[in-house]
Amino acid sequence: MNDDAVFKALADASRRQLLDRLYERNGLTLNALCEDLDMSRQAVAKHLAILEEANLISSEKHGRVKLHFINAVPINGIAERWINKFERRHLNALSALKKALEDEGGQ
Amino acid sequence: MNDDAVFKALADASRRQLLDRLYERNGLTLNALCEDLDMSRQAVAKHLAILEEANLISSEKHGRVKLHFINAVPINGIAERWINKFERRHLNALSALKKALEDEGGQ
DNA sequence: TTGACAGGCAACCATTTGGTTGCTTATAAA
DNA sequence: TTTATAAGCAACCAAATGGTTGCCTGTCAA
Repeated sequence: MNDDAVFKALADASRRQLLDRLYERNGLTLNALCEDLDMSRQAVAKHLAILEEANLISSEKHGRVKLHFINAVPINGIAERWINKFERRHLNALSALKKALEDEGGQ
Repeated sequence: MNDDAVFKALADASRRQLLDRLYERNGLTLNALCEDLDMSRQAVAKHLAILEEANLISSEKHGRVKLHFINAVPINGIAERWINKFERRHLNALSALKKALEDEGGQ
């Protein structure tokens, strides 16, 4: 729940791109994430480490491959605690609705 | 509307703190923003320049003082375009409600 | 009109960041 | 049991970042 790490992790376009890739297809390997990324594998690995440190992704090792999964919790946390602040007028109604949707929809 | 500039601007804790100060009291001068910030005036000025570059604040010069105003638009833009992506399940309902509230409440 | 005060400009500095290359380790397949 | 493949480790590098100090400019008030 370290806001600073999350903001710093999101500050880099390459890392946001990695998140995008994982968003559209979750559970990719390091090598898969490298494809057409115009960056060395090691550079990507570093970015992934930063994202994982910020808890924006998690990973599982299966044999010699490592799968990467996006984690929406910190990003939603920031949206909740920080960004929505700037639309306080709507916050109450919005979070009430969200809660209702979550309660109703499960997860 | 440059996402990258906004993310980069938000990546620094001092800058987020400055936005916090402007959020709780808008229209502060540079010197006012410096108070108990344990940083030189010039450092603060640089941060403000970065925030202004990212369109997160605007400023007006009145005589020899310069007033700084927070601008929620880019932050809401990011929340809309990027962050809500990670809660797509709710997006439709949420944005519909937002729109309704805005139409109803005026700006 | 002359201080005092708000802010701007520019040079400089240490550290962090984003990237590289080269080599090693571990697992899967021939 | 080799060999190829996925990933990790470490050293290194240039550029960006966050900060400093010193001095300049412009405006208000005594």
